[in-house]
Amino acid sequence: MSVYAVNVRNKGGTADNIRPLIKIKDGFLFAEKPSKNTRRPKMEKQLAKTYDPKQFEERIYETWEKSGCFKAEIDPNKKPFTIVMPPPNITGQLHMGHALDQTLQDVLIRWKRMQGYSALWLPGTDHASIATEVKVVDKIREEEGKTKEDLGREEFLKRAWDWKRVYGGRITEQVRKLGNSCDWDRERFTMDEGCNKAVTQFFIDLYNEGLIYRGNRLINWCPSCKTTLSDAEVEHEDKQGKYYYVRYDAADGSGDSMVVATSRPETIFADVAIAVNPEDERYADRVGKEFVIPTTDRKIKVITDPYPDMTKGTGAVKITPAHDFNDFEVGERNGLEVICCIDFDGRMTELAGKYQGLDRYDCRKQFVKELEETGHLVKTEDMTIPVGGCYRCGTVIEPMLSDQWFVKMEPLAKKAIEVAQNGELIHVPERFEKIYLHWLENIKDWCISRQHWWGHRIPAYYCQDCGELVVAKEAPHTCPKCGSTNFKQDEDVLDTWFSSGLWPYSTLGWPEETEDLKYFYPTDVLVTGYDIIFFWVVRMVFSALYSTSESPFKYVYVHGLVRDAQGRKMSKSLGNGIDPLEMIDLYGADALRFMLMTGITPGNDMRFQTEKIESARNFANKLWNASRFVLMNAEDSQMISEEEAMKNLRDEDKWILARINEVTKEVTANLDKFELSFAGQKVYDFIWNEYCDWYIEIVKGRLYGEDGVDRNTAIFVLIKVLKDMLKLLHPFMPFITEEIWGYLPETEGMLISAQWPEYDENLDYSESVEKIELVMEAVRSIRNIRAEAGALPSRKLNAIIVAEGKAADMLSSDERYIKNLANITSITFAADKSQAPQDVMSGVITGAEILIPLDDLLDYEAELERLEKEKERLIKEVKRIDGKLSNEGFVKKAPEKVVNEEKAKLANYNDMLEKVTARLEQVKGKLSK
RNA sequence: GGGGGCAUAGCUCAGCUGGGAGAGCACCUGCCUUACAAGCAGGGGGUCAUAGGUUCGAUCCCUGUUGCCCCUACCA
Repeated sequence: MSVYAVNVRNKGGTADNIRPLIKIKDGFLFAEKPSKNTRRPKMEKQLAKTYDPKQFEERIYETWEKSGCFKAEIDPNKKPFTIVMPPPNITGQLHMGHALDQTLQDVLIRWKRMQGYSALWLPGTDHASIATEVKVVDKIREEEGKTKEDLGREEFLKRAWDWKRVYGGRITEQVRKLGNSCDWDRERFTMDEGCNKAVTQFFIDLYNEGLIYRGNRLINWCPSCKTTLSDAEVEHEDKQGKYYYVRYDAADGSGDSMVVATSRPETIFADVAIAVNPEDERYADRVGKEFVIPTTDRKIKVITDPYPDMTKGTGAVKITPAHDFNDFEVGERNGLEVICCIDFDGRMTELAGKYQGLDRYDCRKQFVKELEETGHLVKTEDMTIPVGGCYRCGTVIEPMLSDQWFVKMEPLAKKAIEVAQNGELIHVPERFEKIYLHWLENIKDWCISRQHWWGHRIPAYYCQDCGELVVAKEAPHTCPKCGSTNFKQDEDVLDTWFSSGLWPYSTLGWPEETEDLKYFYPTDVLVTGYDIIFFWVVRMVFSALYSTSESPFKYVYVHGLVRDAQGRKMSKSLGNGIDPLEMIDLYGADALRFMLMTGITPGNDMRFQTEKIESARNFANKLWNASRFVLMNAEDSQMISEEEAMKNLRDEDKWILARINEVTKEVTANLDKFELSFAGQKVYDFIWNEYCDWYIEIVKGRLYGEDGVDRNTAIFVLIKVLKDMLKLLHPFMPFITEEIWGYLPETEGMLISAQWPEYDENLDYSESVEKIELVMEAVRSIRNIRAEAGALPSRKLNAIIVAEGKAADMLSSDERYIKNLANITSITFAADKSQAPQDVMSGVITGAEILIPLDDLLDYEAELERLEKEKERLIKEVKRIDGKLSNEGFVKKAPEKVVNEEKAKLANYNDMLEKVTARLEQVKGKLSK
C-alpha cells in the first residue's frame, strides 16, 4: 500500500481530507475512506500536496531496469530502431551537455519503443586515452611518488584498469539518474575485448590496402603531454605577439644583407634557406647568394619559391622546415634539409649553440636580446599571431618532424562526402551538412599514433634483427625476411577517436557477423553536439563506409551547447558549470529533461536558467494535481464501458476528445521531423491550457452532482484523455507519467511499454468544438467584465445574452458551462435588447452581446475605456481586411480558402463593431447624465 | 581569408508551408474559488536591427548595410 495523495485544505490550514489511495491486484482503484480515526499529520510532517519526485524517481528506475523493458530483443516481427550513445569519457562527470544529449536520445527511443519498434539504445563509455592516462599518472605520483616509467608499461596498465574499474562506472550510474532507458546488458567500453578486436581488424584492413602508412612527417607535438595530436585536437587562438625583423648578412663579406620578418626568432637556428618570390625584382640579384644566420657561422642560400607573398613583411621569408608546416612544404619542393633546433621537450637542441637545453620561450627572450645587441634586430612590430594550442592542456603546439602512423584520408573522405550528397546520410538541421562537407573536402591525412600507454596498442611489429615491419593481430613467429623470431611491438597507442570511430558497429559485434549486427545495424540516428562533428561524426562515417559499406546511421541529429545564464560556455576553469545531479535533486529529473527539451531550436545553443527548470517543475506539479483530482473523483465512481460512455458524450467531452486527437497527430508529426521542442510544448499547452484550464473546470459541475451516467461519462473521458496525455508526455517526463499511470484504473503493464496513441481520422466532433469555442469566448468576456467591475467571486451575478440564430442556439444549449466557468447564477436569453435592463455592463462576442446587471458596481468609465479600446481594435481589423478584400490582386490570386476566411472574419468584425459602437453611445449617454 | 549562426516584449527565447506578433519569467490588479499559491482570473508591454527587392500580401524568401557570436585556415 502506498500513500498517494494527501489533500490539505489550506497552506497553513488543516488537513481534513487524507485519503490514501491503494491499488489492488485487478488494477481497479479504490481508496480508504477517511475515517474519523484518521490521524491528522502534524503540520510540519504534512506531505505536501505537491509533486515530489524524490518519492518515486529512483524506485521507478529500478522497476524499469528489473523488468527488462530497456532490453531490445531481436524480433523479426518488429522493425528495429537503434541509437548508440556517444560514450562519455570514463574520466568524466555527468554534465549538462550529457544531460541534453542523452535526453534527446531517450525521448526518441522511448517514443519509438511505444510505437512498437524494437528500440535499442546502446550505452557505453570511452577510454579517453590521454585524459585517463593523465589522471592515472597523477594518482601514482600523489600516492606513491612514482612516475609511470618507474612502474613500467605492464604495471602501469594494471593501475589504469584498476582506475577504470573504480571510476569508470561512476558516470553510468549518473546516467541512470536522468531516467535513460538504455539497454545496460549491451553496455560497452571502447577498450573492451570486442572493441580491441575491431580496432585491430580495421587497422590491418586499412594497412593492407595502403590506407594506413608510417611516415616521417611534420606533426603537431604537445611538449607537455609529450604526444602527437591530430589536426582536430589543435585549438587555434589569436595571441598578442611580435614580428621581429632580423638582418642576415651576406656570406661574402660584401656588406650586403637581407631582412626577414619572423614571429619565432628562436627557430632561426634551424633555418635552411631564405625564400623569395620568383617575381620579386627587389631580390632578383640575391638569388643563389649565401647569407649567414645571425650570431652563428652557418650559411644558407636564397632560393625562389611561389610561397613568399611580396606584399607581406619584407617579401623574404626564412625557411625552417622542421618547425613550420609551410616551410616544410617549401623544403620538400626545393629538396632542402630538415634540421631541428627544438626537441620533444620544447627545449633547444645543440644546433642552438649556447642556448642548448633552454626552454624555447626563454631562448627567444635571450636570443632577441642578443640580436639587438649585435645589431641584427632591425625592428619589431606588435601583431596578433594565430597560435595552435593543445586541446587538453593549452600548451603551444610545436610542429615536429617525427615517425608516425597516418591514415590516408582522401579516398575515405570521398565516400563520406558521397553519402551525404546522395542522401544516405541526413543532417538535422540541414545546415550542418555544409560544415561536414567543408571539413571533409579540406581534410589532411590523420596522424593516429600517440605516445602513450593507455589505449589500443598499434598492431605493428618490428623485427629486431632486420627491421622488417609486420602488421598483424599478433607478433609473427618468424620474420618473413630474415627468419628471426625476435619481434617487438610498436610502442605507441592509437588516437582515442580511432576506436570511437568504429563505435556504431564494433559495439554490435563487428568484425563478427553477429545477429545483433544484422538486425540493429545500420543504426537510425546519431545524436551529438556540433562541437564533435569533426572529431567523431566524420570518422564514424568513413570508418563504417569502409568496414561495412554503409553509412553507420541514417540521421545525424545535431544539437548545441548548454551555456550558463549569461551565455558563457560552462567550464571547469570558470566554475560556472551547473551540475545536472544537483538540479535533479532540487527539481527532479523530469523537470530537468523537460526544460532541456523545450524552448530550444535544433542545433542552437541554449542558456540554462533556473526559471526555466522551475517552470518545468511547476508543470509537473500541475499534471500531478490534475491527476490527483481525477483520481479522487474516480475513486468512488462506477466504471462504465467505453460503448456506454461514447453514447453519452456531451459537447465538452467531444471537444476535448477532438482536441487530444488533433494534438496526438501534431505531436507525432513533430517527432517524426525531430521537432522535439514543438512536440513537448504542444503537450504542455494541451495539458495546462485545455485539459486543466477548461475541460476539468467545465466538467466539475458534473462531478459534484449526483452520481449517474453523466458523471460517470465525465470520469471516463477524464481518464481516457489523461491516459493519452501521459503517453504523449512520457518520452519527455518518464518518471511522473509512469508513477501516475500506475494509479489509473484499468491500465495494464507499465506506461513505458504502452502503445503510442494514434490519430483517428474518423473522429469528427467539429460541431461540438465550435460550440465550446463560443462558450469560451462568452466566458472570457464575462470574466473580463467581472474583473473590471471588481466583483468578488462571492458576488452573485446574472447575465443576459442577446443573440439570435445559431449563436443563440449554441450558447443556450451549453448555458450551464457558462454559468460554471464564469461564475454566473442565472442566464436569460433575449432576441433583442429592448426588454433588457439598462444598468448593465456589456461585452460583445461573435454573434452575441452579453449584458451583466451590476447595480452598485457599475463602472461606466471603465467600460467606456474598454469599449473604446475594443472599437479601435475592431476598426483596425475591419480596415485591414477591407483593404485586403478590395485589393483585386488578393481576391484573384490568393487561395480561395484564405479569401473566404477573410470574408467571414470581416462580417463578424463588422457585426461586433456595430454593437460596440451602439453600446459606446449608450454608455456615453449614461456618463453625461 | 573561407564558412556558419544570431538580431522579435524588461530578460531568455519560440514563431515549423508567406496570409490576424507568441511562451516562460518579470511587472500591474484582484482572488487561499472543496486538484494545484509550484495556483486561479484579468491586464500592461513589441516600427519583428536597418535599407532595398520579389509578391496581391513579408517577422518569414532574395540582396546590401550595421552589430554581436561561433567554427575553420599554413599569412612569414
